Amino acid sequence: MATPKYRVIANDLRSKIESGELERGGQLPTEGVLQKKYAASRNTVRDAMKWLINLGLVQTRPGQGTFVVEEISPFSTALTGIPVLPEELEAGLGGERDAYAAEVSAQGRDPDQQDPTVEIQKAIGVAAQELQLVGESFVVVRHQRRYIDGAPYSLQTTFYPMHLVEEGATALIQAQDMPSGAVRYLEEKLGLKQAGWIDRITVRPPDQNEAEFFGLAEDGRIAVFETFRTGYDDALRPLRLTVTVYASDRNQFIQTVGRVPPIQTPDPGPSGGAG
Amino acid sequence: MATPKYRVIANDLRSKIESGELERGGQLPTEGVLQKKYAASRNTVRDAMKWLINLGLVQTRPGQGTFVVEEISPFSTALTGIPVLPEELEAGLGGERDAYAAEVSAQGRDPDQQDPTVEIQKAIGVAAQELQLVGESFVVVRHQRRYIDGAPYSLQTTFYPMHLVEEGATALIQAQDMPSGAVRYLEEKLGLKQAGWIDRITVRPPDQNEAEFFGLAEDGRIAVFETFRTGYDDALRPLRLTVTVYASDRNQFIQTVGRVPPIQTPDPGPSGGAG
DNA sequence: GCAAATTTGTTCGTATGTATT
DNA sequence: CAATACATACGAACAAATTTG
Repeated sequence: MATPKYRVIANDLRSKIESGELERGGQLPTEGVLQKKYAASRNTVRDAMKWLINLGLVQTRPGQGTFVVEEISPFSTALTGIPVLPEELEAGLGGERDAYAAEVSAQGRDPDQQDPTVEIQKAIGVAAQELQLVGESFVVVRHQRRYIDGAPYSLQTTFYPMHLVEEGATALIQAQDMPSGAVRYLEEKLGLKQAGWIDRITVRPPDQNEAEFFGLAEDGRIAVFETFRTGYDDALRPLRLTVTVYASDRNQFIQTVGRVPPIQTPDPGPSGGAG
Repeated sequence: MATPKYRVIANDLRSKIESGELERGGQLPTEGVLQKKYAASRNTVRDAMKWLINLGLVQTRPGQGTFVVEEISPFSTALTGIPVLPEELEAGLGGERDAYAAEVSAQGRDPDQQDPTVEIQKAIGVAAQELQLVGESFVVVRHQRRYIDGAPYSLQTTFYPMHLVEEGATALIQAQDMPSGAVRYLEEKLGLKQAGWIDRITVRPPDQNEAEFFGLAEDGRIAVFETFRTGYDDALRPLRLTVTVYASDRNQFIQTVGRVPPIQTPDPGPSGGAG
């Protein structure tokens, strides 16, 4: 058998979905109907369904049926202020707190975040690496859950070297929102200005916490964005590491360089094909 | 039954993988062994395996067995030159051709790309939208496949408004590499300087072409990054749209703002948890 | 509100095909 | 060639979720 039967069925349905013969949000024939149509057993039809589910083309609802997935209008997150000007850099831009609320509001949505949880941990993994901590070092870890219009938006974790607290930035270990942003606080308190930062964007499957928070299918089908932002002071010493996780099916990142027209919330649509 | 048996099996194996009891690259017990161990039928054991495959934790090799997946060291692609300085913007930076070769070489790897294929198409979808073309407009479409160390790296498609060709930029419709970059060519030929651009980064399942090119599993388990870069001239008119697709399991994006230390190829490692 | 019908989810058994050792 | 291990395919039964009557 050249191509397995379940793949033949899946490919046939796939082309009907992509051609529009089966509408977005529309229902597929039930398993029973497909069995007769393709002269296949129920298990084989179900294997075809699983394939389409993995491709992100359909979803099943027990007791109801199988449906073509609807398009999600993604939320746009700016990697940098729009646009990045030297004056802004001078001002020590790069705090996520203000940027978040401003950006969400600008897109006509309602930002919300809970009070952070704060822990002190031994520095390990990326935190130790990015903050250049060696030996027995400790970090202040601030977690925060963010919502937009009441729906989960991001999980953010920021790591600060513990020595910042010892040097006087004691608010870092208090489980309270920092309305003006931690970056600004560090500048006011310790005179540490964030001179720049490095962003790293990756994609990976969600862990169980993340799947639950974002309401993603537990099977890890939908990946999450993970961004790492390491901020540096004037002496190019790392100030903080912020790790933010977003669901990849409803978010996109925007960034501008130089002079550009005003940004309008974009509609993804068909790409026209890079293949 | 609270949790299905296949999920119980999968969760048990998952914890053994995440705890390190089962090593990276190591082999899992065969289906037959797992049947006896969990007192389950072969199909149920296989359902557990499918779950772990979807989570990206294991892979199966017919005739050999099931193995814990190995970590992939990601390649880093810079969204912007490092760092972005006003002088660079003045120079009309933003051509992908030079940036690609320079960046790959900088990471000690060998860049390679084939001659582009060139088509002329009616402007539809994102191309029409981003290039602000209305009615019956046409675009020059240049496809390019890029490789690093011989391995597939990216699929790039750039759309130029057809009127640029009519105004004299005839090299755009020739299926040849443009060593100095199309952006520079447009400046030399038509005096059109790219004053800035907007990047948009999204993630989605691969289509069949992409899965084949990147050697991804056909089941769409591994997503692809899709970046949209729209370049604008001095008058803020769109010059071009470049759509680039990368495999998400072996690539990450880096971007710097302000003053930062020299970038070293980062090792992702465990995040320390944003959950 | 309840019962029946419909639809997908889980589990077992079995047989045969294909890839690798 | 034989043994091993995963892949495909069929049939059957019961469970769980949802809609319908």
